Amino acid sequence: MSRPQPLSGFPELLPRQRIVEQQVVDHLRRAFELHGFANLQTRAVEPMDQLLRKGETSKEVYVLRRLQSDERDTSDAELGLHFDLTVPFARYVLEHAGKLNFPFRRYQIQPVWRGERPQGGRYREFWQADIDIVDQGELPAHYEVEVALVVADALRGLPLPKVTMHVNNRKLSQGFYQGLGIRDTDEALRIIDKLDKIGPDATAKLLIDGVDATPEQAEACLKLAAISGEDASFADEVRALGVSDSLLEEGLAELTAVVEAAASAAPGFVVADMKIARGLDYYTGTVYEVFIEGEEHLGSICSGGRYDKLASDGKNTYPGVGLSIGVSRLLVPLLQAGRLDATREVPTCVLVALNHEDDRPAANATAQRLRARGIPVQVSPSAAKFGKQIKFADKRGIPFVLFTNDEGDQIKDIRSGDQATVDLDTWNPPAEDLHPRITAE
RNA sequence: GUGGUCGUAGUUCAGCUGGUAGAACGCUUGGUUGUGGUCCAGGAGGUCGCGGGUUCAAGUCCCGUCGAUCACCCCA
Repeated sequence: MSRPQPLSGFPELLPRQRIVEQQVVDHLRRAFELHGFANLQTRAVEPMDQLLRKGETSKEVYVLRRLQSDERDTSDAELGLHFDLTVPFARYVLEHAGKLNFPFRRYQIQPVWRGERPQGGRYREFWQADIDIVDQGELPAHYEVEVALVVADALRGLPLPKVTMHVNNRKLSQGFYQGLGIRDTDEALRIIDKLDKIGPDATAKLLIDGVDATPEQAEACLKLAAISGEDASFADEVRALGVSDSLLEEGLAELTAVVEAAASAAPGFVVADMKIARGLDYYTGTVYEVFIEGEEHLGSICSGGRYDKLASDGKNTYPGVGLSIGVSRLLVPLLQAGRLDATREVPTCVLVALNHEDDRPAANATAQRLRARGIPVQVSPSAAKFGKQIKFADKRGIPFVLFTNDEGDQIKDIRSGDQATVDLDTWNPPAEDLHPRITAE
């Protein structure tokens, strides 16, 4: 009982890992803003009826309770921590609709909480980076293309393993099932979503038992789910299955648009994949899931879709489309495996060495001269032997140590050992050393 | 919530069929009288997750508990 133990599902990073996370988040933020998304923060808690509407009863919501609350005090009893950023956003849009301009696009990067059993890549507290575009009444389909491209843009340029976005359209699948004569297309979709896990035979059996499909219908559903492709030719394969339905045609057109746009804007990133279904039942059109190549067992590191009825006050509906990047799921496993790291564990670029404790005021002034030009500097903790002061910098990855002696101000690059007299008002570190950088494997 | 595995120094681990704890790395001191990284010599650091039981004796066996981890469920 001496040292506190970690809490499963609540990952905490070391400073050098946090540097990586921070830079990734900065990168995402810049990318979202380049596409015109405004930032938003919503409170951590939502009323339980907001969190649980749409029948999301299976969500493991953390409920808020005051420790000293008395049995009869129910004032906080109806609050829970949000488990994603989409539901709070829908609530926010309804609440502030009068002050927002539509179509409205926003990004949100915040922690969310789910009371599920944690394991690799699954946490009880984790960060999501979420983008959504909502409109009033009708949402043009081109936004379903746009959000995919924004995510492609945001993930590109990060030193990550190859990631691929798998896209489907619920209208396509459900239209197909409907055209086949299957009644409960929602349930059929949920069953198809399990295909990868339980295999085709078990899936067929579930379809026959669960939605009264005939063996032939189940077979057709599996054939559809098997179709995938990086270009519009997937649509021909679907049509070749011989099912005709207007909803199916709508879905085919929309999915084709996404795939074609992505193929030219971000080649190799998007693949049409008819077995993507998404368990969440509020999705109504395009659905997206992004996987890390070779790390598919982690599940999707970014997913979302179009939702037409999530935000509705009865009079007005605000259809939207959005994607959430699971920042923690994306980074924590890679950090723990050492596949991502930072060049140093502190922002400090230069350590000012001390000759004597009495020199501290002068050293502070020296440091301040460099800081004034944007160079992160700290002064040595003590006037220990120079070897120790260099070691202090080395252990933290600080690349430069500044000595002041008879020669003047000298900067030592402790990686190469090179030391040279410099002019403090003009000296600059190489651009790549000014701030810590992310290194991959 | 259900099931499997695991829990020994800061870290990674060893400890055979029970005989009151070890290595490597890290940390620290010195060799190196103010410029580190190599090398050498020393040093510190563990109520073996916690509680109970069996035994002359438990890190080792049994039970419980807590924690971690994997699979299921579900999802970012």
